[in-house]
This record gives sequence, structure tokens and C-alpha cells, in this order.
Amino acid sequence: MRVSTKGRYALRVMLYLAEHYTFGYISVKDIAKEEDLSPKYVEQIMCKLTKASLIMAVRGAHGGYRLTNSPSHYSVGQIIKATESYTEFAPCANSDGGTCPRYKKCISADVWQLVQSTVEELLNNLTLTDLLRMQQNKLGTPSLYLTYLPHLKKID
Amino acid sequence: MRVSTKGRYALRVMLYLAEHYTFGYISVKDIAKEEDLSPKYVEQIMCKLTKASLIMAVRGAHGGYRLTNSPSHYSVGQIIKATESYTEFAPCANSDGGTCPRYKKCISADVWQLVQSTVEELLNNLTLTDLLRMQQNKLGTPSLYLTYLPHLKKID
DNA sequence: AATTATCCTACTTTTAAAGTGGGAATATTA
DNA sequence: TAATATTCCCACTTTAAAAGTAGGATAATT
Repeated sequence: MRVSTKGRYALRVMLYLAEHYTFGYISVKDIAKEEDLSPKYVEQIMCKLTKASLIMAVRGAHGGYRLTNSPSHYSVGQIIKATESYTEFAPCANSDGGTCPRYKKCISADVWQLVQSTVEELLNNLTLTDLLRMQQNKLGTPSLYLTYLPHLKKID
Repeated sequence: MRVSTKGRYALRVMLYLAEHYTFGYISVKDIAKEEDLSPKYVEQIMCKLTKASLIMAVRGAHGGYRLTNSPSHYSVGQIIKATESYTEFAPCANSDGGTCPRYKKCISADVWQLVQSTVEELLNNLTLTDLLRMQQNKLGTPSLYLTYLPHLKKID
């Protein structure tokens, strides 16, 4: 019962992009360095996020990625759905019961459906903006990024 | 983000034992047959449940397993905790943040903690009795077990 | 004594997670 | 136009965990 690194890293990456939403395009190299992740692995994750249209890319020098929309448009649920291979707690956690032949008489399926819908409800209603707000409460407003990544210029 | 077969089967096994709570000791062979699971694998699961004191065993002919307490004493949470290897959604889903060095500044940890506590709350408050009641609503009271397992005698 | 069960430990197989490698395509800069 | 910096894409490797097996020791019943 664990979210894989793909989903967890994806959330961190999306949070990073949300924090730097006004900085324009950000490269995998920078994200990987700041988040202390393997660049190649981050690339894989970016691929999934791009295919799900959560982010946009520009190639070449000074290219990189950015959110396609402002942070408030993204729920954690969306991000997990786009990156995790198994989104379900059990094969029968779907409302159609999946392929299990015992589905109709098996009450444990109802348990997994309940867990499933509870978690989905929670994550679908939690946006990146919510998380950024939580982070500010946790740390105070951090705006030191330019000191660490001086080549990034804030745009308006 | 999936509960392993160990945890899922364990729930089914415990539900089976709960349904047959008044039938005395029930063997792995019978459980495996009725639930359509590998007997050897069920044995492994029984071992975990026994070590967690959720069930008791008697060896030898007409031996088997039974719940140590009545069904109302068991929550789904307990059963999962006893059988799953990873009970956490992320290494940092614990209130102590686990071993992640980014824990203090990383807001995504808060997300996993929130999911964690939500699911725990849900599963800890869902008892086998609740599930048996749900099952009756789903199917009507099923009491045909003696036809399938005639060697089992109902005791009072 | 034979049978029916749990107990226990170790092993095998299968699957998915996690991460790498390298070259093609594309954009920018000098 | 050449060099450079990036994404893009596909295939591959490694590692770890899930899933399931095997077999003999122990204990209770018949």
C-alpha cells in the first residue's frame, strides 16, 4: 500500500514548477538538481506529465518545461493518475468490479471501493495552490530561488 | 498504490472465519477451497494472523483456525497492519517523517500523511461485523454453508 | 499406528519498480 | 552555419518485492 516513486516524484516536480510558475521554462537538469533526483528518471516523469497535458515543453537552449495552466488548475489526484501505473487499491476497487469473478458476492470489494473513493475524493480536491499555501504556513514565504538559480529570470 | 494480495486475501480469510465463527475450527484446506486460493499461500497468511493474535490454531485432525474474539473485535485496519509489508503510502507518511532529509521543508510529505491518516481512520473504524451486515444487505442472509461443507457442524 | 492438521524455514518464480543509455529531433546562441 | 543545449523516444538493465512452492517437523485425533 504505497505510492511509487514515480507518483511521489511527480508531485514534487509539479510543486517545483508551481513554485516557479512565473519563471518561464525550467529544464530537467535544474529540477533534478534542486529536488535531488536522477535527471534521466525525471525525464521519464516529465514525459508522462506532458502526455497528460499537465505541462508543456520547449526544446533547445533555455527551453524546458512549465505548467500549461496556473497552479490552481491542478489537483494531486490528476498528477497521480497521470504518473502511477496502478491507480487502484485492488483490481476490484473499480465500480465495475474489474475481472474478479467473485465480485458480486464478495464484500471485501466494497471495502476497497470505499477506500478508493475516499482517497480520490481527498486528492481530487487538493490543488497545488492549496499545497503552496500550506508550504508558506510551514516555512514563511521563501523567495530565495534566484540566489540558487541566478540564470532564471522572473517574468511578469 | 495497491494493497498486496496478502492483505486482500487476509481480509477475505478473516471474513470467512467471521461468517463461520460459530462453526469451531476451520482448516486451511477448507478456507482455500472456498475462497479459491492456494492452500500454501493461505498458510503463510494464517501464520501472520496467528502471530498478531488475531486467530488461534489447533493442530491435528479436526483442527484448524478460529478468531480469538468475536467479529466485532476486529477492524480491517488491524488485519491489514498484521499482513501487509508496507502499511505506509510513502516513507515520509509517518508523523516522524521517516528517513527523508527533505522532510522538514517538503510539503508533499504532508499530503501523504493526510492520505495515511484518512485511510487509517476509515479502516480502523470498519469492523468485520460491519462487513457482515453489509453482506447481508447485499445478498440476503446466506446460510447454505452446510450444504457445501457438510462435515462442519454448527455449535452453540 | 495412521491420519490430519498446523508450524516453520527456505526456496523459486514472476512481476513491477526504479533507474540507465544513447541517439534523433529541435531550438537557441555565437 | 556550427556548436550547444535542450526535449523526445525507445529500449535496456538492475533491483526489489510480490506471489507462490516445497518439504519436513510437530502435534492432535481417530
